[in-house]
Amino acid sequence: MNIKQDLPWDNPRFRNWVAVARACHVVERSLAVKLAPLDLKPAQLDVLMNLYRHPGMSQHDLARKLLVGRSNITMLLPQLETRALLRREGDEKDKRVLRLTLTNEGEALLMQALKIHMTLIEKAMSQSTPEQCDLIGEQMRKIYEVLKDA
Amino acid sequence: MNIKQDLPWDNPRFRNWVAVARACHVVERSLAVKLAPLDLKPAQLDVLMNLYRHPGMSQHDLARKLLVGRSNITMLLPQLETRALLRREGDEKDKRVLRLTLTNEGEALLMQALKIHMTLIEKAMSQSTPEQCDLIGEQMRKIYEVLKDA
DNA sequence: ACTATTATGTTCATGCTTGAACGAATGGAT
DNA sequence: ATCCATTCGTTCAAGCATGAACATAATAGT
Repeated sequence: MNIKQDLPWDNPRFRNWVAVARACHVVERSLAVKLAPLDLKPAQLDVLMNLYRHPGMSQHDLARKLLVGRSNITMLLPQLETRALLRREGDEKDKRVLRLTLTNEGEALLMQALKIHMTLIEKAMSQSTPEQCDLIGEQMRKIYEVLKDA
Repeated sequence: MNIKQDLPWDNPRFRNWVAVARACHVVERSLAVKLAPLDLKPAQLDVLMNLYRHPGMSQHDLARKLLVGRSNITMLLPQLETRALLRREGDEKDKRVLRLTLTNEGEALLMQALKIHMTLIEKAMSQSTPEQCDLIGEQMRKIYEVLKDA
């Protein structure tokens, strides 16, 4: 079984995955550019989005949602906190955890950023019919489930 | 037009794109873990793959293929060159460009890495039928085309 | 031939992400 | 009650990627 007999670039699954990765790359890059006027990075937007949907989250939960390490959150939050976009308040019951909530300013900035983000995603995903789009999402969720702890 | 009336997480396109991004994230992470025994990073594997397919590439061409900056290539190559995985030779015609080629060692390591990479991608993409897989690739290539210079 | 513009690769400072090591707080076992 | 293990957040050093500024080489215009 010589791998050269079945090189990856001849394999449809491989070629198609490469396309997925490249699409992700350009979307991420484009988002960063379009978010720059708000002085917001994609990672920071992810934080705001999650806090909007789950007010009172702990940093640990936030890290798991974003698929990053806890230390990353620690480094990320002060920038947003000093800009008064979110609050960090110690939990009364468990003095280890910090509860995170958006401020009004944070929510307002989030809404601006979401318009930008939505416009970009619309541009990308409107290439597909709703049925195709749902199929893509479904398959990607399967991939995530299969690999999330691998 | 209040954005709150149509928040992203209620939008199928948005939710499905988030699934794509998360799938990319876990695949990339899993690949990094599985390549660690070869002392190879995903970015380095990308370099080897491209040099295998396009021997004699310049650093500029390589950067464009990988969607990264030229300086990134400059920082990336010495690690691989000192490991004797590739050669950098000045072009005779144009003394600015450096031509890149894999060594036999580089090719051998690439083959090992490709086995690992292929196994991972198979695991991910075998969640879909060949037709679904091709559809995904096709849509993702459209996205890339639409956004590549945006 | 001479100048201006463009192209290639490098250097450097910056910022992001990670993982290991740590301190503090909690909970469970005996 | 007292350990022991676990959890949460922080700190720190290391590795990467980026973009601006630079040096050198090639090319185009005159």
